[in-house]
This record gives sequence, C-alpha cells and structure tokens, in this order.
Amino acid sequence: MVRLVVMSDLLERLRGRGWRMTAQRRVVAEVLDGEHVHLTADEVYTRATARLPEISRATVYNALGELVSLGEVLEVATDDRAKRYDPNAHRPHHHLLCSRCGTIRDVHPTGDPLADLPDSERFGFTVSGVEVTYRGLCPDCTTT
Amino acid sequence: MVRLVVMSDLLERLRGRGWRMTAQRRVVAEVLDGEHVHLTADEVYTRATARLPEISRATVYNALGELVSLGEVLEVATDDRAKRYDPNAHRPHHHLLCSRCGTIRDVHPTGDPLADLPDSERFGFTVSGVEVTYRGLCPDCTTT
DNA sequence: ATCCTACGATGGACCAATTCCAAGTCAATA
DNA sequence: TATTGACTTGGAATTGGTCCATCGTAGGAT
Repeated sequence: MVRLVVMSDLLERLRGRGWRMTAQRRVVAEVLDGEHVHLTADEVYTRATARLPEISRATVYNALGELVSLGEVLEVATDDRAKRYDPNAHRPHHHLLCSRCGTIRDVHPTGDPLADLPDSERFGFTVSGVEVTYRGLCPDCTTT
Repeated sequence: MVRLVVMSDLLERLRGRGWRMTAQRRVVAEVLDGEHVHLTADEVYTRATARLPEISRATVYNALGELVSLGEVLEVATDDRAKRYDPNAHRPHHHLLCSRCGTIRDVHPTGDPLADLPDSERFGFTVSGVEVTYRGLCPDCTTT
C-alpha cells in the first residue's frame, strides 16, 4: 500500500520533470521503486521482462542512465563488475555491502564524515560529497 | 632512495610469506610499489611490458589478484569501468577522487567511521571494514 | 478522435575489461 | 641437476555495457 503511493510519487515526479512516459520506462521505474535491495542492470532487466517481455536490454540501460542523470537514482560502484542502482537517492545514506554475495543495504551512520576531512587533507580539491561503504558478511553468508 | 628501501621491503615481505618469486611477479610488484597514483590493471600491464616485454596480460591479472588476496594491495572500485590498485594497503587511509578526471589521492580523515555504525544499523552483518570516498574536483579540474 | 513528428525502443553488432584453459616453462627443493 | 608442482602464456570465451540504423509511439496540434 505504502509502496504503491511511493511508486506513483516517483512516476508523478518523473512526469512532472518532463520525462516522456512509455511502457518500458514505467516498468523500469516500477521495478527499481519496488525493491529495497540495489539491483544490477541485469537484475532490473530480468524483473522488467517479467512484466513486459519484449523490453530490450538497451532500453533498460538507457532508462537507468536517464534516471541517474535526473538524480532520481544513484549508481553504486562495487567490487563486482556490475554497477548497482539505488532508487533511494532523495535521502542521504550510506551502504553496507556483503563481500561474499554482493548484497547491498542502506545504512544511516551517525556523525558527519565531511567534517572529518581537515583542509590540510583536501589538497586543493573542491570536495562535494562523501560515500561511506561498510563491508562484511551478511547473515546468510556468515553461516554458510 | 626511500622508495628503493620500501620496494625491497615489499619483495622481502612477499618472499617471506611464501610467495614464489618469478620475474613477472617481481615486475608487477615493483611497478605498483614505484607509483603513488593508483593504476588500472592495464596501466600496470603497460608499465610491466616496458621492463619485461614478454609478460602476458593474464599474468598481470593473476599477480594483482594474488597481491589483493595477500592484503598487500587494495582493489579500488571507481565509477570507471576499470578497477584501480592501491599499493598502500598497510596503512589505513581513505580516498579523495576527482569526479572529472578520475585521479585518486589517499587521505587520512579524523574519526572512526566504524564506531559510527550502531548495532541497530548492522542488520546481522559481521562488519569487517569501511571505505570512505570523498568526491570533488581536483585543483586542475576546478579551474579549467 | 486523428494526425504528425520528434523522441524512444529495438536487437544485433561491437567494445573493453576480465577470466578461462590447455600446453609449455621454470623456481625451489631434494 | 633432476624433478615437479606451481607459474606463465596467448588466444578464446565471458561479462557488462555501448552504439547505431531502423521501426514504433507518446503526446501536442488540429
């Protein structure tokens, strides 16, 4: 129920931003919005084909790239080869990543890492953001 | 001068750890150790061929993978497609990355991000490490 | 409601980064 | 210095992603 509301918010927001809505784009947006884990492009494609079998891989990549440019989705680089897509771009958060299976969860640490980087460690850079990635084993991978 | 000492330390350490030493492995280790920027596998390969023209790409990948497993080198995932290799694994540090040109610098923020992740935000994971990546524009890219 | 047309979708070719594999080579031990 | 299991090789295969010419369609205009 809540998810449906959130989902239509996303679609509404995209439409309002002038994003031309097509069946394919809607499906990609819905797939991302319905998940709380961070999917790879291929996982998005698999889930999208379940709803819209004719959708093409290229279209999924296009839509993901556009959502990233619009700032609605975050691209997360992992040690895996595949990037993952984080639909929770509107709220600041960081990531907890299982080094065995690649699962990613959003986490909210305390403290402000930006404040922890003194000027003397900025080397003339204009620093605009931080990402914090915790690594470990998820419950499933710990036991098996 | 200092670099030569450090380099032989690395080779010594690897030998002591039972790492079978070959011309190819020595060259890869030397290339990494001689650089203060973080190279891609391909850049390592290029520099390695300068010293040992017959070395194969597969060997470079093998050696890099082994150095990573041994904990002597850190694998850094960037937004680029290629991973980068950070030979400074023995000292804890984080990264400052130019979002325009991809340059990476090592930085040493204050504070302990591991302490900033409460149990309630660990979701049953066994957390073993953190990486902090600051993003911004380097001095060169700020002005141009 | 229908027509236009610019923008989106398609799928197959292409590319870059990395891994795999079978055969040849060599470092370290005896 | 002979042996041998570990290392190296290069080429093929795989993976993740991009490009492009052509076809289709959302949404504004009529």
